[in-house]
Amino acid sequence: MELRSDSCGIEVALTVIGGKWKPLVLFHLNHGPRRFGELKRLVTGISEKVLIQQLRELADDGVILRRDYQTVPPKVDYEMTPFGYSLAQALQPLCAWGDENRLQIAELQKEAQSTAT
Amino acid sequence: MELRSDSCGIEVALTVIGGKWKPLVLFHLNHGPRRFGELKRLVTGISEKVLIQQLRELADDGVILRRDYQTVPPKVDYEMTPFGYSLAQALQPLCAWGDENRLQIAELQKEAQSTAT
DNA sequence: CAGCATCCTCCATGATACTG
DNA sequence: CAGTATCATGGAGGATGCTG
Repeated sequence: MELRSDSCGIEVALTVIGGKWKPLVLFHLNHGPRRFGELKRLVTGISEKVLIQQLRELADDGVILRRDYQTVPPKVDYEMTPFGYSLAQALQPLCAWGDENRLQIAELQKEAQSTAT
Repeated sequence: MELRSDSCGIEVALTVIGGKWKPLVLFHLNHGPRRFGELKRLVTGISEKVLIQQLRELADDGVILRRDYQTVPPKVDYEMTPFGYSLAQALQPLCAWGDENRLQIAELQKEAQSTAT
């Protein structure tokens, strides 16, 4: 996504959390550091490639920290940075909104889908 | 996007505001009702098709209201619903976060891009 | 003016197999 | 265990022309 100087900061935020799985990853890392394998299990349905991809992007954006233990067998874990936590904070209300309206939204989108037929 | 019962409500919210231009549209409608043509001008770069698409989806999700004046020539405008305003409220902190960190994020993503080369 | 129809492009996501 | 490398794909997004 292209960053523009105009308009609302939401777009900026979306360049960071816009990936399909990123909110999930953030959600899980918000509970503490996680190893790669853990995340793979926690974020059910994601492929390894995409998980790595999203983790890299999050790390590049300074939201999470990748720690490589340089051991054999490999051990790597990911942890939120303070910057990441500030993002998580900003995300709280939206998260709450989503939780509150989950059912209604699911309902509406189901209708829209059937109408679209 | 698929709605799942687990995880954070952010995903739910993203099914509503996840479109490439939706935050922009919301941003502009947050200032008051806008006619189709106005939005087309305000959201620079968007094609008519996509604008209509996103407006429809937002309307289907109950976030905005489409009002057709049934006149010739056609006049239609769009307005946020109370539900939409509640979403806008929840979006505020994220918006602020984005604004605060806009420069830093732009910087980081530029680096990542050049590194990727 | 507002919107629909058609066609097309591209990229995020995905599936699979291999490696240090 | 934690990746990389390839190849495939689907659907969001885009360009253009037409209509009531």
